[in-house]
Parts: sequence; structure tokens; C-alpha cells
Amino acid sequence: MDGKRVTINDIARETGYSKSTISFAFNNPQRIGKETRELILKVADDLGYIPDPMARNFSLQRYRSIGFLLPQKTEFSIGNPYVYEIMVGICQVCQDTGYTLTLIPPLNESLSDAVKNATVDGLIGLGMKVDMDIVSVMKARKIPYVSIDGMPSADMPSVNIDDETAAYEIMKEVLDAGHRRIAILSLCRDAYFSENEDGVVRRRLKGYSKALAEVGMNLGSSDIFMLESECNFDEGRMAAERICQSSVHPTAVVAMADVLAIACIRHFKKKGIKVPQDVSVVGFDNISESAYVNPPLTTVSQPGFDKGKVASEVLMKIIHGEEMNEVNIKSGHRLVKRESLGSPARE
Amino acid sequence: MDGKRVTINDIARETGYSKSTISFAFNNPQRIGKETRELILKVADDLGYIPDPMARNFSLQRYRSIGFLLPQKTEFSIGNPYVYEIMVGICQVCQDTGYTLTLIPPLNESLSDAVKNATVDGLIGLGMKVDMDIVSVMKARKIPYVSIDGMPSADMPSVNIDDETAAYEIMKEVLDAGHRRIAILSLCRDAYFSENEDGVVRRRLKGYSKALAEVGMNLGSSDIFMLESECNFDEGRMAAERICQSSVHPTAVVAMADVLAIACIRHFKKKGIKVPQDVSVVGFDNISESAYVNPPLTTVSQPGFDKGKVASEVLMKIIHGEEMNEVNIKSGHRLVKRESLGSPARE
DNA sequence: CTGAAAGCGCTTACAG
DNA sequence: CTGAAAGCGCTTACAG
Repeated sequence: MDGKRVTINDIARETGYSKSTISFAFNNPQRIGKETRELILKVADDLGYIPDPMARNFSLQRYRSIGFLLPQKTEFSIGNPYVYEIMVGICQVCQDTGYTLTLIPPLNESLSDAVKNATVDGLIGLGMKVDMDIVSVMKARKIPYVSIDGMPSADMPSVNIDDETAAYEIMKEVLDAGHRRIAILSLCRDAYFSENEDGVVRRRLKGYSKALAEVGMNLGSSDIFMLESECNFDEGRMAAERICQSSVHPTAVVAMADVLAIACIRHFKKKGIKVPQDVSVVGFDNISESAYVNPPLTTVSQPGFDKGKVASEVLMKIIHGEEMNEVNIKSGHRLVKRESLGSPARE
Repeated sequence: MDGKRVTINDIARETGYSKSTISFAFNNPQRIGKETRELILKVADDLGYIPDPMARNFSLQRYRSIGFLLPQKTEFSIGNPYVYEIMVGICQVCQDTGYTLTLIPPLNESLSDAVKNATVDGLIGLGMKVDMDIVSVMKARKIPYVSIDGMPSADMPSVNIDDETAAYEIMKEVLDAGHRRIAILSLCRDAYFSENEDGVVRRRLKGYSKALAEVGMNLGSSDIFMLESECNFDEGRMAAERICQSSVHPTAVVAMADVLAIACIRHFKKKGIKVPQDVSVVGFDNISESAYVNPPLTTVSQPGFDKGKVASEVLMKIIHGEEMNEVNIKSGHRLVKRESLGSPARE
């Protein structure tokens, strides 16, 4: 007792039975005699014995925990309501299956190093692609993974919406309302989004582009003001300020995240710019605040909670070696029309 | 390779050196020859060797992770913005110290069982008291812990604000504005808050009481309408509805959580009841949404982020065996006056 | 029904 | 500078 934890050896010594028998008493009760078992449980209880979970997990080669990779700084990852919703979805599944959820921030700036040290049965990441460093670490460690908003492939189980179509739809909505001078608030390729090819950002730009093409415009048009931001309220506010000062004088702001759109609405309001009378604002994600901001935000609903839930369910199946016909899941999106989008004023 | 992970034994076999030497190459480079070390690292790299973190942690008897206990159902714990802010604060410290953050939901409804299985170096809980089941499990396992919003004592390191004073101040503010028919939205004693004595709820009620006494009222007065809710938007909405139907016709709602207060404001708005003209609403916590709800909420600011940060810093010190003069930390609160509190209409 | 022994993959005090 | 061995605290196939 005195300062040391009680181990299986203490119970063995105290009862006179072997470690095997003690272990069976807890994990395989029917294998041993009733009396034996009762004695063991009593002694264990008296001594305050709690089997060491790490030793147990180590022996069983498992962790009973799912890891969620947090990109960049905390404020920019779980600080983002959409990411937070995903996390809640994952947490729900963990709770239902008796797992814990391990949040894994970068270790000394390095997410790869964090993955090397992660004590989890599987990982969920955002925007992952097969050729990334972290993915090779996961492969070397034989840890299953699933990506949300990543690059689907046979080797990269994933949960995505059809970003291109969703982006197309919302841009079309904006164009249909009559807007022709538009600010696009895009997202930085951060720790996750690599420079090249089709991450979420590229797919959405493609969608915007397609809608613009239908009215004879493109992303390079002089009436398009393109900005990139980190996905947080603060950068959204700064982007809004730059929009105010831009020479394009957009009549609509199309943001790739509600967080950015909401920051714009708040900033415009503070500056006395009316939404949607002076400028319309639309977003992407449909976080819960979007329904309550004033005016309520027109946006694309992509259920973060569901995505987290589905991703962790897929991950659980992979962990338990279940066969699956499809590991690349498409989840649904939906255009949500609210008051932040209006028609541009006549000039 | 083929399907099996590469272990230290593979490197030993391949290089001809002993496991000890391989281990030193990684953890104690100066103890072995430069050439030896380089050979080992090269082979390790070629074979894709990544030291197994669980084996390493097990051997070192540590976890490199902090646990955060989630009361009740997920939706009611991290679903609560205040709790979420605390979590972000903890996560920040974890990131800075190279730890992960393990979210621990109840295991089959039991938080004690979850604590028995928790693979963490220390735990942070909400509203913990020394005599609770989970606390005895932590003691048996010799796992350090810190409580936020719990019952401070020599045996229960904690981070709290002065709830009684804070509650007194906001109730006084309401009374000073002239209100005399008041609905109080209290919190349920849930998984955490035990029935008896001075949890957070009791301390706040004491504060309310004290302010009421100054104008000759008390919690039992017929002009006080007392309700208990779980701390989530949904229950807040239901409470608002009950207030609408109550015969007391309160002119002010004093809620113990912003989540409840905001739900009330939204519900009243939907019902055509004007805040603060028809009824004033004040809250507790100052979550970020409170500044943006319409009208902005008068509340008590208690910085969840800071509490999480301070609690995890204290926990880290305990884990690392540092001496501390005080383990019961008082953090500051502040009355935040906004537009949701007005004077009652003349009758 | 029970026990001795090997194993999970590392670390490290000790000896050489 | 390097290695053999014990240890972290469990589980479980095997033997009796």
C-alpha cells in the first residue's frame, strides 16, 4: 500500500493463488472455482486493487482510444466551430463504444512526431492525403486512419461532401441574385492543405469557377477580389477590413467558412455597412451560430457532427477488421437560404 | 515487414547490436559510438522503425496525456460552450508541454469505470468533491487530479471563482434595476453536483439569497420562481416556456448559465416577448456567444479558457512532483453589463 | 480448476 | 563503448 499501487502480484501473494488465476478471476470468471473467485475479488477489493489499464492494454496490444489530429495551433483547429462539431461527433461514437478520444496537437510544431507518439488504435485527420508525412508514419505504425475533407482514394478512407457541387450551388445563388462584383474568401493551405491539386479548397474554387463561367466570368476577372485567410474569426475580421478598402467594392462576399462570413458580418455592422443591403455575405459549413447571427447567414450545410460520427464509425470497423465495400463516404450537403444574401443595390 | 510492425528486436538482429544499444542510440546518443549510432539510425530508417510509444510509456510508467472527464452525455458536457472553453484551455497547455488531451466520457454510464481504465498521467474534472467515487478510484490508482468548479480542500486541488460573491453581484444588479418578481434558472445536480452542501449551485444560491435579503426577500418568496435545468440550450428553451406560463410573471430571469439565458432570449423573441422591455435576462459564464446574442447578455464573466489553463498547469506541477504552496486557486470574475438587463415596466 | 512460463516492446542499472 | 538481464503489470496458450 504505502505509496505503491496494488498490483496483481500483491493479490497473488495475499491469496496464495497464481497471477493467472487472479487474472482469470477478473477476465474469465467461469474458468475458476466460485469460492476461489470470491476470495480473490474480496481480497482485491480490500486492498483497493484496480488492474493497471496500460499494462492490460499493452498486453492486449490495443489502446481503447481514437485519436483526432489537431492541425496547427489549437485556436485555429478546435477553435473552429466546424472542427469542434466534428469532434463532438467523434466523441459520441467513442462514448458509445467505450473508447476515449485523444486530441493530438502537433508535438513541437510537428504533427508527424505527434503521430509517432500517439497511443491510439486509429486516427482521424482533416484534409489528409496519401502522400503526406503523417500518413506514412501511420502506415509504418500500422495504425488505421480516416480523413475528413481529405483526398479520397482506395488507400485513404474518407468522409467528404461534394465540395465542388456545393460551391457551385452557392455561387450560382449569389450570381442569380444579380451580384457581379464578388469577394471570395478562400482558405489557406495550412498544415494540411498542400499546395498542389485538389484539396477541399481547390474543389470549391472549381465549383465557384463553374458558376462564374455560366455568366461569362472567371476567378481571374477584375471584378473578383480573392483573399486567403486562416479559418478563424480574427482573420475573418481582417479580411473584412481589406474588403472594405478594396477598389473592387464587391456587392457580395462568398466565404469558404461560416467563421469567416460571420466575422465579416460583424465587422461590416461595426463599420455601418448594412448586410445584405450594402453587401451580401454567404458562407460554408452551417455552424450553429450561423442561424443566430444577425442577419442569419446563407450558407452550405455540411453536418460536422455527422461527418465526425461517420468517420469514427468507419474507423471502428477498420480497427475491428470488418469487411467494407466502400471506405470513401460521400455525405450530403444542402443550400441553406437565409437573410444575409440579397440583391445588389442599383447603381 | 510483411504486415508486422518493425520492433527494436528487428533492428538488433539486423545490425548485430543488442537491444540496449539500439535503445541508447535513440535515447542516449552520447553513450555509444558515433559510427555505431549512425549505422543503427540508418538501418532503423531503412526498415521504417518507429519505437512503440505504448511500450515506451509502459516501461517509463507514464502516459504523456492529461484526461478531461466529461460528465453525463456528450451533448451536455462538451456541448456546453463554457465546458468547451475549459477544454480549449487545457488543450493549449497540453500542446505546450508535449502532452495529448484524452477526453473521457462515462463508460457504460459510469464515470468511475471510465476512470479505472483511463490511460492518463492526471485528471481534470468538473465539480469534483473528495468523497466521490471517482475520486477514490483516482486515489487508488495514485493519479493526480484537479477539479474545476469543485469543492476546494487540502485534498482536492481546485480552480474556482468566488461563486457566492459573483452571484450576489449579479442579483444585486438585477434588484438595483428595480426587479422584484424574478425567475431563477438553477442547475441540476447532475453526475457531478451531489445533492447536499456547497457545490457551485449552492454557493451561487447563497449569493442570490444574500442580495435578496437586502431588499427583504428570500429564495422562498412567492415572487421568486425557481427552476432547475440541465445546462443546455434545449432545456433552457423549455425553462423559458415554463416561465412564460408561470403565474409569477417575472420581470427578470436570472440564469446560472449563459447557455440557459441565451436560450431564454431566443425563445422570448420567438414568442414576441421583448428583452429587456418585457423581461430582462441575465446569465453566468460569459461565453463568447453572449456578446453577440441580441440583445447582448448581462452576465458574470468567468474565463473558462483561463480556468482550464490554470487547472492543467497545476496538474502538470503535481504530476512532476513540484512543491506548491497553494493548490486551491481562486480565479477572478467580473460583472459584464450589457443590454439584456433593463428596468421593469411600470404597472 | 490451477500454475509456470512466455510474451507484449521497450528502458536502464549493473557489469565488463 | 556494449551487452545480458531484470523489470514495467498484465494476458493466455499450454500443461497438468
